[in-house]
Amino acid sequence: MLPGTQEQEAAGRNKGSRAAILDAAERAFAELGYGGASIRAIARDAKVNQAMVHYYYQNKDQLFSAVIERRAGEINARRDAALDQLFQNGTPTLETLVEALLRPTIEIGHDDTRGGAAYARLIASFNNAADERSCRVTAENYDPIALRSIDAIRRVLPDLDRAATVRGYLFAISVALSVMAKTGRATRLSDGLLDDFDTEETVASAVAFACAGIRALAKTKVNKSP
Amino acid sequence: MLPGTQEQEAAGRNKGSRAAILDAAERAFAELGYGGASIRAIARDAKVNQAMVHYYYQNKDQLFSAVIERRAGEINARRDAALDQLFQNGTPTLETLVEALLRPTIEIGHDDTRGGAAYARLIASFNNAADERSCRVTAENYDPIALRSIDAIRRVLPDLDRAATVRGYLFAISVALSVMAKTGRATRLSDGLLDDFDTEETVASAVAFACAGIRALAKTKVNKSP
DNA sequence: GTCTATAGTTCGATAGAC
DNA sequence: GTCTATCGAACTATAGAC
Repeated sequence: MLPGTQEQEAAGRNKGSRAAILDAAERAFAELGYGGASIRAIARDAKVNQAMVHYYYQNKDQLFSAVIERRAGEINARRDAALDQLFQNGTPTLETLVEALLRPTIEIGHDDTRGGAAYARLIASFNNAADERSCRVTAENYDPIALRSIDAIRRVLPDLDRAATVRGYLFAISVALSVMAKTGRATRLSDGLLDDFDTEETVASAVAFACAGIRALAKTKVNKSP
Repeated sequence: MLPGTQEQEAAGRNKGSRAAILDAAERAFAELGYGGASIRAIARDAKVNQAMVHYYYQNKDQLFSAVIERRAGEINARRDAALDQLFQNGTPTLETLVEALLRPTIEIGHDDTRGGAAYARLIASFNNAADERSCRVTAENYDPIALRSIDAIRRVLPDLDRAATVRGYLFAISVALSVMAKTGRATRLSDGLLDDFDTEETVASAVAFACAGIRALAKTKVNKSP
């Protein structure tokens, strides 16, 4: 009976260790990449014995998946709730919808009190990665909410065909991810005029940019060449 | 006298080995990340002795830098030439300018005859990375052309203040990078309506999206909150 | 659940012959 | 420039005592 594949242990006695391992792994994967992170260093950082990491998460690959699943669950729950609420009172504007999709993503990345910044760096770097593990994890954790979001955009903008909506959604997400990982580049290139840590400005800019971009795709051919 | 820090050796006899190492390293870093790639495997793939990698590039970090510099030099040369030409005959449209900036990036990623696809995956994944090495390499290789591009956008759209232009440029680049690494996600989410490998469609979509987004930033406050 | 100990690999880097 | 040989360190994962 392996705890990693079962529901949480009854009393929740060692929830601290499990979570501490995930926190440390999140930081390590974000900072060093999958290959650069080591279970030894993660265990040391989490202040648990190295063997405990294998006891809870079996191996490095499953530990990585667990790190992603925890945060993706939270982001997707917030997005789902926002979508449900938005369409209760008729059809929202594109701006309202896109903000509902992007804000949870950006906010988690900017909320360092719960360690979200490390996850932000992590997801921002593996979103565009093409290796097998990154693609698998993205598909498993983010494809369902992506499809639901794409449907929602189509209901708001019926003129957009399905192909253009998918492109628009993927572009919007990549815009949001670019402000999620606070690399300091915006501040550097703007001589301090911009602030990577200003959540409200980054959300407003990303939403404005993405909405205009999505609308523009209606006028462009977005389809396979023959 | 270390060959890695000097100009190419006179006769160019072993240019094959040097380039083969870079090609193999590019593939390895793209596929496995910096930490996951190993010099041993790179040497094997390049069909050279492991010690030769150290002889030419000293260590893993400098090998990584060399991989980026080679491609960045090519992309930036094409972008520079395009910028020079564009402004020779007055002021271009925003669409022309943005296409000149994004097309070299996207095309190199789609041109697999010269191994550009591996570099595409590599740059797409480390662009948003916040670790020290990624930031250093990005700043060294891409900040100069970024500043020049930002100035060019401002000349085309004088209404845009500097902060908004920097945001717009960074968003546009992240849009381009999202279609550079062909992860197959667009095809999957669109049930085959979209094709990650269709260079002309991806360029047209990215340019249309980015131009509309940049223009929209003129109407939004893009500045640090007080 | 927690720990020690260790098997079995693989790694980056260098020394030194040719 | 090219190669062999190797050092020293780090790694994942497991076995087994408590």
